[in-house]
Amino acid sequence: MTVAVSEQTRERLLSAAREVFSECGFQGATVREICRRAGANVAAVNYHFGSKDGLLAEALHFESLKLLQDTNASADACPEVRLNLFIRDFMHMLLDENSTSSQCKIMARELADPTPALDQIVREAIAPLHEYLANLVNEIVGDGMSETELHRCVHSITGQCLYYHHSHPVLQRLHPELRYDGKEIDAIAKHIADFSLHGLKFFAKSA
Amino acid sequence: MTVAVSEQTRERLLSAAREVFSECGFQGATVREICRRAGANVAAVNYHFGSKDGLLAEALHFESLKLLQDTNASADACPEVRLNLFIRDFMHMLLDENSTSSQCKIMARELADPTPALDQIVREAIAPLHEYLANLVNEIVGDGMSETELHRCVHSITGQCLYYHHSHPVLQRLHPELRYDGKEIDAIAKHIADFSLHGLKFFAKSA
Amino acid sequence: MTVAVSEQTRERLLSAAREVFSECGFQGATVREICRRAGANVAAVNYHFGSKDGLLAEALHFESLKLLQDTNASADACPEVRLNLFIRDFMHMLLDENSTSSQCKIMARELADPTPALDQIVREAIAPLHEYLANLVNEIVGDGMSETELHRCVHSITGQCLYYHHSHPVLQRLHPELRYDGKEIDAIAKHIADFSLHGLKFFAKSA
Amino acid sequence: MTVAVSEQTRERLLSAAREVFSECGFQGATVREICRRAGANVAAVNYHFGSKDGLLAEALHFESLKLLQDTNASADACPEVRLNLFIRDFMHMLLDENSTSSQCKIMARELADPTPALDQIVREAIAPLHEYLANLVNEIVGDGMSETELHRCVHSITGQCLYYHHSHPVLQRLHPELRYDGKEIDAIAKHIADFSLHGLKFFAKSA
DNA sequence: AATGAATGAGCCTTCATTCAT
DNA sequence: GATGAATGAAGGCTCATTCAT
Repeated sequence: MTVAVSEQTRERLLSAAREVFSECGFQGATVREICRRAGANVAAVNYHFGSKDGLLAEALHFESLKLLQDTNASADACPEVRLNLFIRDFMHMLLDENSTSSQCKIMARELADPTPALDQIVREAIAPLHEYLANLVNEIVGDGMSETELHRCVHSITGQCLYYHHSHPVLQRLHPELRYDGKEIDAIAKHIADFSLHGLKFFAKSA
Repeated sequence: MTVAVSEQTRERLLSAAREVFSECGFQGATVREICRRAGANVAAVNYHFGSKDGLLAEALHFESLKLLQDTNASADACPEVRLNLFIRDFMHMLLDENSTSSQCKIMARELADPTPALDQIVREAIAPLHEYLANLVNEIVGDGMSETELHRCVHSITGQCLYYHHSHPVLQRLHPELRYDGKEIDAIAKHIADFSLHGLKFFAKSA
Repeated sequence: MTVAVSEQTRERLLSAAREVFSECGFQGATVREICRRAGANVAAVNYHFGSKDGLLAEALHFESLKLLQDTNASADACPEVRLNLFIRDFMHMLLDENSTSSQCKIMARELADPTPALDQIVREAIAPLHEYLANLVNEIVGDGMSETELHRCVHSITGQCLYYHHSHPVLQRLHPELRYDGKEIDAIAKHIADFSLHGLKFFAKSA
Repeated sequence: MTVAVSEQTRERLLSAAREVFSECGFQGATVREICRRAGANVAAVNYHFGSKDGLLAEALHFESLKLLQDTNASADACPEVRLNLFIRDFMHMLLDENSTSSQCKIMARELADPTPALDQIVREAIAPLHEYLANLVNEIVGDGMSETELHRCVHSITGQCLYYHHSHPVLQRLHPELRYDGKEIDAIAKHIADFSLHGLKFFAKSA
């Protein structure tokens, strides 16, 4: 199964774009840097994607959220365990610097610094994630919850997770000893899961 | 009490800067736009603040965190109530569009997109806030908690709060009916407080 | 022998830069004026040379000092004759307005108003020139001279030559009838050579 | 004899201007820096002198060349001695960093980097100096010299002297051990005088 | 199909100058 | 009379984009 040379350049550009976008944000990223990393010409972005915006739209387009595939693997476990697993996977993708997948990082970036492609990414990536979590919370808490409260619970979980990612520069200054190695990430994930599961109990009781 | 002419321009510039910085981020904000809104010349920023960086530093410089003054007023209440009050005040400053003080908004911006002024803002604004919360959590949970766990609990609370601010554009798309009016903000604050107080119980129990 | 398109623009920019730099000095020269004369866009300088400084460095970079090649041609003549020839060639490059090479002019500019590129130009252009003259003087005077005196003699010669170039505006006002045509330049060169050869005699005698 | 406050400011401005102009050249000097050193308001220059050009014109206006007053004191010595003295005084004013008088320095600056005030400075400062030297040379050489040759001899002397001033940055790189202390300046002056007096002999003989 | 060269709008900043007091 | 505040033109530079090949 041969792949056209142009197809290879496209893929290298997309990969480089995801990298740079997740590092620098959309505004901070430059077409030149992306092309440099992709080993392509400066004009390549506009040639292949029409514009920087076009490249972003394409770079944000994920066939399916790898995160959900992973966690769906454990679909038969109880919801509490699945929440634990989800948070652990999410945090690893978010914080592990060696993580090859920049899907979650670029998604988190988009949250904090929206781009023209926000509609798309909400639709394709964030909404499914939110929905997955909402189902999980529903299973844990029981059906007696209002839609609004359900959403807020999901936000409470998501907010905790993203905080470690997007406030990393702040946390580094606040706690200079902090390092995001595998063990630390696991511990953080465990904390968030514990904190959240007990937080959810309040809503379960009140239902 | 007369105010020097230059003082007026300075203030207009600072106000416009906080507005634009919180809307567009530091990189996205342009000196021209800030001066336009302040009704001043392009050179005014450099005259009064030396540079765009200097303006940011000044714009981020808060005499004292108004937020903490407010909540300190209720120093004699029990810690649970004080956490409720703190979160409510924090969320109002963060979300209320009519809030004259954009302190928290620009601070949240800074979290997501660090600038050279980050050291200053962490020192002057975020660290005191974190410390205040840490003390509160400590009172609620009891002393049996490790420093690390204490910090993580604070992060869980802060993360939930900030999420509603910095992910506003996403939440709007996710839940188009969402409006941040006074009642909604109160409800969100209440949710975060309830969720967090129950989350904290896990750590109290384990202590 | 075809030349790349970009090579042409580069050369036009370098040529224009040498022109403007030698007319206005480094500070006085503007990138816009250089680009205007080169028929190029304002951004061309930064594209081809990275910065105004980079353009200067390139403009000052001489493959080899043409001046020394010329005078080396007469290597078998006696040192007095070679000094005459050197000064004549030097003065022509310095003063002849029709000289296509502005190497010496821009070099003389750099003397009077140093830029970050001064180190380079001293190394590449001035030091070899100084050394060439020092050898010549040594041959003329004999070996009995101290290094310091040798240098001073070279400076006496160089100083006389450069004076006519860099003080041209002054000399024009002092002697309005002065014109730097070929004959006048020859006469000046002859004067400097005569003056210097007799000046050197003092040091030969004292050796 | 009381002096108006405004007169004092004027003088401080002129003094600061001479300092800065001689250090940075006309283009490189900024009105702000001059006013800062003079302890005056930014607007003071324009208030007192109309413009930066006006300040320059005034700053270059010397009641009389102090240099010539000094050397005229020895009017009864033989011309060779007077040339020695003149060169020594000139070099000290040109090179001694502690010299309070910036007359010669600013004059040398003007040679290398002409300003709109060049006409004036040539008329008031350079022409008298040139004439003084021409008379001296005439006395030394005898009357048989053409005007043109006479001028060239003066240029040979002046050129040697100025070289050490305006090429200082180059000489420092060429001979890193070079320092312009009192002894060195005396030695340089002696060299130039010796070199020149012997150079002049050629023209005396040919007359 | 793909690239190196070139573009022009826009950025922050500096500066001599002017204005209102 | 003298100043701090304010101005606008111009500077070097960056960037996404387009053009000619």
